[in-house]
Amino acid sequence: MNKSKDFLRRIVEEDLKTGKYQEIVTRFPPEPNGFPHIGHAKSISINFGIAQDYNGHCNLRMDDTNPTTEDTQYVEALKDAVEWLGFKWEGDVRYTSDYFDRLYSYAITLIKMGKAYVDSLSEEEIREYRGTVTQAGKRSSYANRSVEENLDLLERMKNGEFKEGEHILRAKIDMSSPNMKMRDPLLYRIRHAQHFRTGDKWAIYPMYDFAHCLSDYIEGVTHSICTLEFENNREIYDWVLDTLGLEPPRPYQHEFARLGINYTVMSKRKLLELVEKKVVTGWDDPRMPTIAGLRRRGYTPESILNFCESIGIAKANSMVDVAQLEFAIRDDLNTKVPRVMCVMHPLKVTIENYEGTEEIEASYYPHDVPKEGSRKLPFSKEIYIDRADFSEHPAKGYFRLTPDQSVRLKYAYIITCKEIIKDSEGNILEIKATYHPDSKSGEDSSGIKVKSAIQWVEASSAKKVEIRLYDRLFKNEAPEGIDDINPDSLSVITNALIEPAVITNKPDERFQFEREGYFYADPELYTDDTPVFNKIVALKDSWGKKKKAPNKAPEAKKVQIDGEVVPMTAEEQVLFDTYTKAYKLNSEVANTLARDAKLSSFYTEALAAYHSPVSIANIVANEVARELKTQEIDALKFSPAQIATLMRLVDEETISNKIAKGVFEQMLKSGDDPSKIVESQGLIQISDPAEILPIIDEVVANNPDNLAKFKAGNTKLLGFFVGQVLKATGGKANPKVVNTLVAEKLG
RNA sequence: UGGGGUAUCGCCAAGCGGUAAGGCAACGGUUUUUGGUACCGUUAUUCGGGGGUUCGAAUCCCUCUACCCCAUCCA
Repeated sequence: MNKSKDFLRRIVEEDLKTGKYQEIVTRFPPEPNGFPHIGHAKSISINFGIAQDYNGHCNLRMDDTNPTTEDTQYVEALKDAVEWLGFKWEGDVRYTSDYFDRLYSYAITLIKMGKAYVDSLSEEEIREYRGTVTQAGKRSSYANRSVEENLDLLERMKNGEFKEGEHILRAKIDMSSPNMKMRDPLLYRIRHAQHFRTGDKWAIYPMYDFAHCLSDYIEGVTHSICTLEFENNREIYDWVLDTLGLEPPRPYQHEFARLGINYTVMSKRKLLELVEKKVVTGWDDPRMPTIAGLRRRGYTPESILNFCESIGIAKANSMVDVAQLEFAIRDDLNTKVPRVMCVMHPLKVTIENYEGTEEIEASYYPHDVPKEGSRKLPFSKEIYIDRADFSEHPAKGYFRLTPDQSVRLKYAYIITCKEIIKDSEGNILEIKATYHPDSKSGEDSSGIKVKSAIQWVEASSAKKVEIRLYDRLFKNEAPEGIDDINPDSLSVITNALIEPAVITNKPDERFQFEREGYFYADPELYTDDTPVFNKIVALKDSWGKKKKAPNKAPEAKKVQIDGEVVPMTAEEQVLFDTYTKAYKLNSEVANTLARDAKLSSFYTEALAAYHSPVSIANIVANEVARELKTQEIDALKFSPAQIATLMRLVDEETISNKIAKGVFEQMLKSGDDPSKIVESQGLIQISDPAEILPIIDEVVANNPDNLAKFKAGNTKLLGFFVGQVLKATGGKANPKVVNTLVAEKLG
């Protein structure tokens, strides 16, 4: 039961283990400028979930730094969503605007450090000066203003002495940074707007990159978890916190992939468009992927949380299949919800040989749901069944009522069709049937076998209900916008019939309508006089699926075209030639070495200490190359000469290649001499079969299952046995010898 | 185009040099008074492509390709 942890939890565990933090603090930091959707639910589930798992806590913070877009109605929606999902935030709801004073004083500190300045370029100029992704930007001449002038200007900006756009506070970082975000990012802009909390107290508002990291810090957040598009912002996040030299511990940012679900849209802009153009009835339209929509549709908090858990957390952009969400709600409701009978498309059935009335006891739950509860179903000679449950000319495999096939009315009797009443156009109006008195559910002695039991309602007692059937909002898997809307995403059935107990007893708000799906009494529209139910999700329907022709077009495998490789320079070519000709390196290794100045110089030095061109080339082009990717030669703890020594040990077969890699790992950290490591840890390899054989016997004896599999032809398992033997010897056994020995033993 | 990311089954996703987890979907079957549920089984000789290192590579190295993000005084 070793459930694998996601990468965030792994980071958290590591940080706890190393003592980086004593307690984990996360936060869910939405901007209150729209309704939360299921993507927010993922973020909520991650942030609150991690805090919960590691006995920390999670704050709810409104990132309210842009007064022109934000509003208190959204903070209510956000709070509501978190609570509905069942989480409790630590203390009060936080607001970035609570920190405006402190943020302002941090800005002053930055100015005093010479790390921030007031720029007075126009918006267009700022854009121009920023350069492009391929060209460096240039710094504004205002960057030379004195500390005093900057301080004065900022103060006056704050006091509202300037118009919007006249001045702006920027960090002084690097106008030629390859990361566009680092080209003197904007810290504060002038905004003469009413803030929904601070009113007109402020004329300047901090930007995200300045406010977010500091708000995290102020709250003592340890893990600042956000989505992938903020990866480029991480550098500023660190810059602000480091430059200010704040007292540790400080938070670190980690990014995960935002949630995408097919057949819907998730961006605030597109969602807003749906609402504004009245494609949907509002933010809580049951077809919307908003929390409010899902909730109104009938989704439970548990189902959404389960869904979030099931999709995992990773860094690959992905598009989750709606089927996975649908599974989550079915799975949740299956064990919770009463089963009742509702006839969507009523077809009258008159049971000619039945007289009088009776009440039939029926359990709300099937045998496999361990819940108690039942109701009485009225029964008489006039009932309704669903039109789909009768077929005059049935397709093959049809289990329901036909002129030749009897069917059971669930909980009640078996009926047989006697006559079909049609109108002049041939539409079926009514079925005349007979019932089998000795076939009553639970006391059936008729001996009649039927293929299915269908739902029904008694005519005089049934209640008329409105049913709203929802389908996916968009017809495309990856919709662009309103053009892709599914015109049939909503269909309303106004005269469905439901058994009376649902309305009069109200056993629940969510039901399974037998053989149809899960339904929810609409919290806005439902009244006892005009009941309205939303279809949450259909039951799985293997009959409906079977009827549809399978349409599968096999996809052609994509052909991959190789791009062109940059040619070598003259010097590189010379190196390459000596490597391949004089040293007899294979061209791939030679290529790697020749093209990288750091590697070739390292290689040359190592070679001077011990001339074994091929083996040294291999370790330099592989293992050493990995280290040199992230650091310079000078920063390395090991020397070329030590690498040479290491390879001498391998060449002389004192140690195996496998051990060499282990030794190398240690050299990385300690800088110790390889021969010293080998000696002190007794890593000299074991090549004597007499020593190895008993271990092989033991491993084979301990793994009878795998031995059987191997004998059955699973030759991959050879590697398994070799691995086990190596493990048993602490990696010291000579793998080549082990390989041949194991092969002999098993072969 | 410079930088930052990501590629494992139809869709998610584990895996971190030694037997390619799991879930959804799909497909068979058993049980069933829901064509539901539950249960059992099938579904990756292969990890974006190509090379290399290694006894052994999804995992390390090189290289190519595809996709996402960054040039809002949004977050």
